[in-house]
Amino acid sequence: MTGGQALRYRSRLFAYSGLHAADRVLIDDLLDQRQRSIAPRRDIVSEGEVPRFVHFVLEGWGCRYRQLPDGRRQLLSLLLPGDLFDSHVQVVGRMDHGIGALTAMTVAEVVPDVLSALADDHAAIARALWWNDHVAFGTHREWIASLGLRSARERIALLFCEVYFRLRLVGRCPARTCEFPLTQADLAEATGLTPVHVNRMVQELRRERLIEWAGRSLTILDLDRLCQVASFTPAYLHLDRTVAAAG
Amino acid sequence: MTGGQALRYRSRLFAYSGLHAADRVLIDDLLDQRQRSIAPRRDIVSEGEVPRFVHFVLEGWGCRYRQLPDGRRQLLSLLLPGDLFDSHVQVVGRMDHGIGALTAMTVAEVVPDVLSALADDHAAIARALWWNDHVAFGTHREWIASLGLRSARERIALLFCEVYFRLRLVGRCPARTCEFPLTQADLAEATGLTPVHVNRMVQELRRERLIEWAGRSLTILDLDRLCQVASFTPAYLHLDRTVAAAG
DNA sequence: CGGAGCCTTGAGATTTATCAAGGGTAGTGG
DNA sequence: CCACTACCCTTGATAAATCTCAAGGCTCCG
Repeated sequence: MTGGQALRYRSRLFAYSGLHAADRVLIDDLLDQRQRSIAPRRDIVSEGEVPRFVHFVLEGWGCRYRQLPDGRRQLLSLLLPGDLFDSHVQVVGRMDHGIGALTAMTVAEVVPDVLSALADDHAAIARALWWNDHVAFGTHREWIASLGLRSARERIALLFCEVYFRLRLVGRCPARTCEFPLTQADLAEATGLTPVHVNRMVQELRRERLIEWAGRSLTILDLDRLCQVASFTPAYLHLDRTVAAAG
Repeated sequence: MTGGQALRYRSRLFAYSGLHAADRVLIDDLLDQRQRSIAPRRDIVSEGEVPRFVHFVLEGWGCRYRQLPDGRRQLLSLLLPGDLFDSHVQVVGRMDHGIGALTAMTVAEVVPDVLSALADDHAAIARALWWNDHVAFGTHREWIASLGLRSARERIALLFCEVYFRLRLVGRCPARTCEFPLTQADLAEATGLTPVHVNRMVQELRRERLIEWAGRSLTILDLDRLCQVASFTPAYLHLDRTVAAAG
C-alpha cells in the first residue's frame, strides 16, 4: 500500500490515506535530522516552558499530564510510537501542561518552520497534519466522556481498546498481542482512579478472560466483548481516513 | 484598543492581540452572510453528520456532547457567545459527537473555503484561528483534569471560573455578574455528576458566600477564593495572547 | 387553575478511596 | 552466590464520596 519505499520510521502520518509515497518519504526524512533520548519518568517538555520543536515519537511511550499545585496528577493523553504532537507549536507560547516519558523514549525534534514549509508545498501533508490534530481532539473528547460517565471498569477497558487500535494503525500490533509497558499506577493516573482500585478492576477483566496482561505485554482475548464493556467505537480515531480502512 | 471600528459582532477572535483593526472588520463581515437560529435543546450538528460550515456563536449557549448507546450523556465543552468552532471543518468527515444548543441560539454559518481564503491572505487571521484551536485544546485538557482529579465541589467551582473568564474576554461580564443560563441538570452533565449532588454542592458554594446564582444570573462574590477552591488558573485560556492582557 | 420543568430534601445503597500490610521479582553490591 | 533494596502488584478492612430512589415545593406559563 505504501509501495516499496524504504521508510525508516513508522509515523502515524503514513497511515493517512491522502498521502502519496513521495510525501511519506519527505516526512520520513524529517525524522532523521535531530533525535533525542529521554529517560523514563523525565519530562520531554515541562509546564511553563516555551517549546521549540514539533515532536515525533519514534520509540517508547509518553504522556501529556496536568499536575495540580497539591501534587495530584492526571494523564491527559498517551503518546505512542508513531505519534507526533504539537504540530503547530508556534502558537503554543507557554506550556499549560507537561509532556513526559513513561518509558524510555526516542523522539525526533523537528523545526516547526521546516514542517510548515513542507505542509505549504504539499497539500496532502497539510491535510495529514489536520487529520492528526482532529484525531487528537477526538481522543481528548473521548477521555472526557470516559472520565465523566464511565465506571472504573469501563474506563480501563476503554484504554486497552484505544491503545490496541492506535498501535495497530502503526503496525505495532499485528495480532492480538501488543506492548503495554505502563504500571498500574500509570493506568490509575490516566483513568482518574486509585492504583488499588485499578488493580481490582484489572483482575476482574482478567478473570473474565477479556485480557491477559503481564509485564509489558497485553493480549486482548476477546476484542468484541472488551469493546462492548468499554462502550468503545473507534469512530473518534477516524480510521476511515486511513490506508487501513481500505484493507 | 480595537479602535473606533463599527464591529457588529463580538467574536472571541477579536480579542486575539495579533489582529489589526482591518482584520477584525473582515471577520465581522463574514458573520453577516448567513445566520441560523436554533431552538433550545436542538442539535446544531448531529453525530454522524458531515458538517458543511464553520460556526460562530452570536447568541446563546451551546455544547459539544457525547452520548453513549445506553443514553448516558456527557458535555464535552461549552460553546459561549463569541466562540467559533471547527474552524477546519473540512477535515472532519463524519461527526464523532454532537453539537447542541442549551439555550436558544443564533449562529453564523461560514463557508469553510471563504474562511480559509481569508486566513491564507491574512497571516494574523490564520494565527488567530490557531490560537482559538489552541485554547480549545487547553480547555479540553482542563476538563479531563477536572473530571479525573477534582472533587464534585471543585469541578463545579472550576466551571464557574471558566465561564466567568471566557465571558469577560468577549465583554459579556463587565463586573462580577454574568449570564449563566444552564440548569443544574446541564451542570451535572458537564461535570459528570448527578443533578442531586450538583444541587447540594451549589448550595454549599452559596452558603459559603462564594457565589450567588439564581435564574440565569451568576454573581461571583469572591473570585479569589472561588479560584482557589477550584484550583483554577487561567493559563489554559492563554489570555496572554489577548488584548485584555495589555489592559 | 393545572401542568411542566426545575430545584430541594431525605434516607439508604453503591462505588471508589484510604490505610495498612505482605509478597513477588529484578537488579545491585558485597 | 547471597542478601538487600526498590518497585510493583495484591489483599483486606474501613471510610468517604457520590448515586439512587422517592417525594414535595416553587415558579412560570398557558
